[in-house]
Amino acid sequence: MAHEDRRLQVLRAIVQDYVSTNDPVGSKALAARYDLGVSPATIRNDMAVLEEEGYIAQPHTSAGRVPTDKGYRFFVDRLSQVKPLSAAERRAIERFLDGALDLDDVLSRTVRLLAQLTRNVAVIQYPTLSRSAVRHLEVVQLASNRLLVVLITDTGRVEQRVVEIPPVTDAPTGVDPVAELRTLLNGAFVGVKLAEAGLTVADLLDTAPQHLRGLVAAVSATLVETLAEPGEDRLLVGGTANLTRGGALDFPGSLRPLLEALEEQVVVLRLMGEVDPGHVLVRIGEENAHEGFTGASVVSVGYGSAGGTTDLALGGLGVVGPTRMDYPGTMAAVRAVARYVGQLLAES
Amino acid sequence: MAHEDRRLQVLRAIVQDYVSTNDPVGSKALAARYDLGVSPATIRNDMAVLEEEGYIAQPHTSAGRVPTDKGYRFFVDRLSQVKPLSAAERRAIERFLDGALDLDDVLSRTVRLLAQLTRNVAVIQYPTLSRSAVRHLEVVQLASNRLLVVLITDTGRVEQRVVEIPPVTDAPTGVDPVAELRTLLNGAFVGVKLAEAGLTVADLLDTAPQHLRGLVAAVSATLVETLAEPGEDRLLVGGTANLTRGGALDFPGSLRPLLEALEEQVVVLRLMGEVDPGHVLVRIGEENAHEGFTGASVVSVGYGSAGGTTDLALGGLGVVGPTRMDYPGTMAAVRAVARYVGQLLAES
DNA sequence: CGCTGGCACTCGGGATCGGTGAGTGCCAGA
DNA sequence: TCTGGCACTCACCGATCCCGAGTGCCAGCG
Repeated sequence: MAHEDRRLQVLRAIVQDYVSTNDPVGSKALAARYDLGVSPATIRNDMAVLEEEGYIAQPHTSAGRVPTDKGYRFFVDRLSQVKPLSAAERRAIERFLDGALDLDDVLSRTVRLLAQLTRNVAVIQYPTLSRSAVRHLEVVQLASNRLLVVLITDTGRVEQRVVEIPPVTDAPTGVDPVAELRTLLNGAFVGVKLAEAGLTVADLLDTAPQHLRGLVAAVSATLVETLAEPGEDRLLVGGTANLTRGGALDFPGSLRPLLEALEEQVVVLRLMGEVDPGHVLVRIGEENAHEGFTGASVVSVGYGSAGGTTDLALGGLGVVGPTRMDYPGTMAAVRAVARYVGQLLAES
Repeated sequence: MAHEDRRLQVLRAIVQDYVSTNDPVGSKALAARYDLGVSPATIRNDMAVLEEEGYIAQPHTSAGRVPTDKGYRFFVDRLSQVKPLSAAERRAIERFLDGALDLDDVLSRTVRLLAQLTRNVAVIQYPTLSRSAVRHLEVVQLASNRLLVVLITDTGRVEQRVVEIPPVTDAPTGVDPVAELRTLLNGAFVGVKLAEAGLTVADLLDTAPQHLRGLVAAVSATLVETLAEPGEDRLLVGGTANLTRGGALDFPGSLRPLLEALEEQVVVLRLMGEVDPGHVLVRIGEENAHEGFTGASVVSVGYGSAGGTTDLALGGLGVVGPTRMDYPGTMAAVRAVARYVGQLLAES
């Protein structure tokens, strides 16, 4: 019915106005700025209903209305239309990301780019090891009983570990067991998804020449450990200075808990949640269920399947900002950047 | 003379009191808390002289005195005695840093540790490439015209680059030119300080077998480029949440410029200045000569020469905080952590 | 000669207090 | 069902006042 419909127009207008002005918005201002075709009095009635239903609230009696988390949620789900990126923005993305040298570089540029585009804090997760494949395994002998093992994935991520090895006793003379090991490992692992590395390890332990089994066992053990490490999901954060935009207005308590959470990688990883490529996830205020994230929203998406198919993501990236944020714009930026990063990683 | 001497006691007391209470300190409070053996009236006279000389200032007429940058400088240079770390702190350092897996891990733990010990922002620079030596060079063929070159230094730093190579035409049949290249490069470079890599490159270009020269040239060029990159000095920052301690009291303007500077790696690198191992450098307020660092001090030191000799540092680490900071404690923490990190990197 | 207690003075910060105006809810009429 | 009108409510702002910490100066004392 037309009645209900207008009420939603009003809600949308409130969100838009509040996001852009950061002032509680009153009925008169709404009537003046948004062509709703009715008088302030009518709008007041609608607002009363919206407040009743929990979509907006008054900071105090004689002030205008402010969207609640529920209001933003409704706006994001039902009222916002996708806002395409401007040509300038598209160009910025390309200019910023092209010419990156290696993975670290790609990720740190991405984070800076996203922070700049959205004027908020940006966050990106390193490509998950277990969903990457082995590009190369390198073995360097540090001492008679210590090897340095370097794992390079197809996404360009590099991990290194020092491995204690048992002495090699029964090696055929004249060959370097480390060189043998290197060849063996690369033969077995290159191209293998790390999630399936367990199988390969088992295979290898059976088929490896007797005198190398000790080495293979030691190296494999470290490899599997590395994959299992809970902290292996590293994170890059940028644009924290943007938290101070709008003075202390946006984050009422203080920036403290937010800054702390951003340094506590685990927290952020949990907040980004299960990210799918192509599907932008928005968590608003209390939905984040983390003290200190009251007043903050997280917009995240997975990157890494160039096709935008339903593959699992290599990792997530996203933006953290005040609930009072430009959702359509942020979502568009996040989506576009993720797509571009996915391409970059796929082709490198 | 005893006169002059007491005045310095007063200055010291003012600094200590102000650092611990964050309130401008008055003559009465000083007399009560510090056993100076004279009455408030006398202290007032001394304070008048100190103010005259520019060591302290009054925020406004009817308030106590606050140290100026010059006052802090004098305190650091002449009045503070070294404060040894507590046993608990020593233990914390060991507990925190032992068990680090690789270089990234060492650095990120260090930064967290230092932030926690000093309750301020901590900063650490990756070991400078040019002062490291080559531990291993790895070459992987990605495509017929593209190689992945991985450089591993003795400090555990790993850099990778993709190199476009010319086609190899006149290779002897039956051998893999990439394997040859790998052996050649490692033979030539392992153990060489990267600062001297230029010489080795020149040598190699002369002595390498004809059919490999194209490859060697391409790889060497990339190597030299990597070293020359101005941005190669990466930086890790932690503990930014500590900036919000003491509300907005410490950093009058806002956190904004500071947070921005901390993300702008170049700025911080410049602020840390030329770091020597074993010699803690303190820059106070305006001495940093960077807008936004008014009210901030930087305490930095080089790490990486285990012996504490006059060798060049591998990199710098330090702390950024309000000028109103516990200098003796911070300097002790910075020095101790740097020494420990130096050891860790040397033995790995 | 340097230290001390006393004293008048200054001035920032907090508390108090109307006035103002934006914004609301309600109601009667079109 | 919308609209204009009207009484009411408060947050905010500025003015005013008071209080007390802190100062500078001075005369006296050991």
